Amino acid sequence: MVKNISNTEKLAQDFLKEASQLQNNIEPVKVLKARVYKIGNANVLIRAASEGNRNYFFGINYITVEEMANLHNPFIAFICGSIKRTVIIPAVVLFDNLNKISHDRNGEYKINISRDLDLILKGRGNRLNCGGYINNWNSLLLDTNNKSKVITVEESLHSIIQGRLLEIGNLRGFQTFSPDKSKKFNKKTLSSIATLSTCPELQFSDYNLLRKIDVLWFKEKGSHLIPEKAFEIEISTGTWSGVGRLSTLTDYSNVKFYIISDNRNRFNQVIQSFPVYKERFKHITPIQIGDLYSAEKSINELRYKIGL
DNA sequence: GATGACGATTTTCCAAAGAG
DNA sequence: CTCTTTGGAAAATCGTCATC
Repeated sequence: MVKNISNTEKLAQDFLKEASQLQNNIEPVKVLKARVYKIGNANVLIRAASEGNRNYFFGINYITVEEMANLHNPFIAFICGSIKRTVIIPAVVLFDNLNKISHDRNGEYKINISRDLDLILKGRGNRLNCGGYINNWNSLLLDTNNKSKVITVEESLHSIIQGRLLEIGNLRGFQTFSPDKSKKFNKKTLSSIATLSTCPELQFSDYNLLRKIDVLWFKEKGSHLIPEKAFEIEISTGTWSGVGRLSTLTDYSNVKFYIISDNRNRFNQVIQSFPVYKERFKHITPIQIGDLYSAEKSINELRYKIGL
């Protein structure tokens, strides 16, 4: 049986072959849904468009671009018909130009690259000059973020989910808190996204545990802050140390505990050790958080646009 | 066999050029 | 000057493949 390989899939394979000439440390990034590879210290999303008598077209979701832009040393490789015509653009550059690119109501951005390999932006004749990014293979080898410690995709995804949960909470009118103040999401620190700079002390919970919970939502009641939702994020390789922290909120019976994890089996396993509170835990996947974040943001935008 | 990611095509929109 | 044509850009919709 010969497996039928699509043209674009073949181009993506060509890309990996070419990349392996440069750098033999290549592996797929599994925790993300998109086709992302770790090439040396760079994280690269590979997309391909087949040759035709027109612009090169790529559909790409907002969530995907945002996730890429928040990784360590991220790039997006747009293969335009041939491996010799590849635009290797820093993900952050694309992310910063997203507001000049149209999208559908599902948040899917329409990436058009012209025949002379410039990124087409909104407005007549408006282009982002990509001359410097064409076949820019060497940029994958340079670690622009020249710090000794490399942030893993898992760590980045943890911060991304924290940032998204904080923003969703803010949009819904909650007071929000996260202990990881210096971590970043979309270039902003988590502490600047959260509305609370210090974790409120609660009468019936252990403050040392409470203030370490990944994300907390509170409701204002008079001068008091009432806990509403508590989130712990456990990406595959994590140690699941956070789950126990949530039980410090046991006495607040209205608070629901959410575990964001891509491993439902592990969740079921771990949760067995908390038989009494089992029904207070809910499992949510990182992809669901992305969908929710995207939807809440777009309805907020729509409300603003319509003025209702 | 339902769903979502990835690509591609079709339709709509709009402003500049052309005709009268 | 006004109405029509037209080509390219933007928006909307469609198709397919992999995955669960």
